[in-house]
Amino acid sequence: MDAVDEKILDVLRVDGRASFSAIGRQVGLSTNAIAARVRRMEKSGVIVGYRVVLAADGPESTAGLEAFIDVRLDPAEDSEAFLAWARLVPEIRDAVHVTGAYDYLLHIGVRDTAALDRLLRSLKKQGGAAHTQTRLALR
Amino acid sequence: MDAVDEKILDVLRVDGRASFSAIGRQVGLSTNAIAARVRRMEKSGVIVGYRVVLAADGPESTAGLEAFIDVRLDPAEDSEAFLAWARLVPEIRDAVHVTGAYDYLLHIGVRDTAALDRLLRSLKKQGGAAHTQTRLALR
DNA sequence: ATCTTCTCGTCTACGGCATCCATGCAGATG
DNA sequence: CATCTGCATGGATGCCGTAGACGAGAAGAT
Repeated sequence: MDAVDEKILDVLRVDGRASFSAIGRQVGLSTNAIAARVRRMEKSGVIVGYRVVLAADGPESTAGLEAFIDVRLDPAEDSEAFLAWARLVPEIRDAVHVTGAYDYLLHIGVRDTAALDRLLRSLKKQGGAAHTQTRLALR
Repeated sequence: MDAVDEKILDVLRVDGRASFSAIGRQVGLSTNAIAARVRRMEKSGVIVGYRVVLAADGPESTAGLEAFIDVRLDPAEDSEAFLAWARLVPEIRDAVHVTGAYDYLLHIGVRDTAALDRLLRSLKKQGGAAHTQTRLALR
C-alpha cells in the first residue's frame, strides 16, 4: 500500500470497471504493473470486491425502510464467507459479528417490504442463514 | 427493465467487473445482447456507476469496545425523553426505536468494559431503562 | 393476407485488452 | 562478490468488446 496503490484506488472508486491499461495511463505504469498491484490488493483483502451502483436501491437515496436483522448462521456456513457475501449486498449497510443467541446483526436499508422480502430470501438461500429475526426501525 | 435485466444486475451486484460474455453465459444471451442492455441501463440511469469496495471503508476503527444494547423502557418513561437523553450521551452512537420485544436498539462505542458498566448503570438510573440486553461486537 | 417498421436477438470480423512468460534492474542479504 | 527478492517493462497469445450486417417475431396500416 503505497502512493501508487492509493492512486489506483482513486480511479477504481470513481469507475470500478476501469481497464488496467486505462488505469496505467492515468498513474503512469504499464498494464502489467497495474494488474499485479490490483491482484495483490484483492488477495490481501484491501479490495473486498466490486459492485454496481444502482439508482433504484441505493442505501440512502430511496431507503424507505430501515431494519435490523439478527442472523443465526447454518452451522456448516463459514463465518468469513458470510461476511464477504454481506459486504457485496448493497442493501446491507453494516454486518457485525456479535455475542448472544444470534451470530450477526445486520443493519439494512431497503425501499419497501417487497425488497425486504427479497433480501430475507437471499439471506437464507445465498447467505447461509439458518434463522433470522427482523426488527423494523421506527425513527 | 425485465427479468433478464434483473438477472444481469444480480450478477453485477456480486461482481461489478464481470465481463459481458461471462454475464451472457450466466443469463443465456450473447455478449452483444448483454452489452446493449447494460448500455441502455447506464443511459437510462438505472445503473449509476461502478465502485470498488474497500475493507477500510467500514464505519469502524475507533473505540476499543463496540456493542449493541437492546433497551426496554420503564412503562412510565416517556419515549421522547429517553431519546433526548440518549442523544446527549457521547458513547451512544445511535439510538433507534424498533419493533419487537425491546423498545430501542442502541449502537455504542466505549473504551473498555468498565465504561460499558458505567453506561449500563446510567441507562437504568437516568435513562429509565427497565431492562437491557447487551451484545458485544466481535468484528 | 401482405407489407412496413420497430425491437431484439445472433453471427462475423477486427481492434484492444488481459494474461503468461522472459527479462532487466534496483536494494537487501549471505 | 554473488545471489535472492521485489517490482517494473516488453512481447506473444488468446479472450473480450465493439460495430455492422442480418434474421425472427410483434404490432399496426392498407
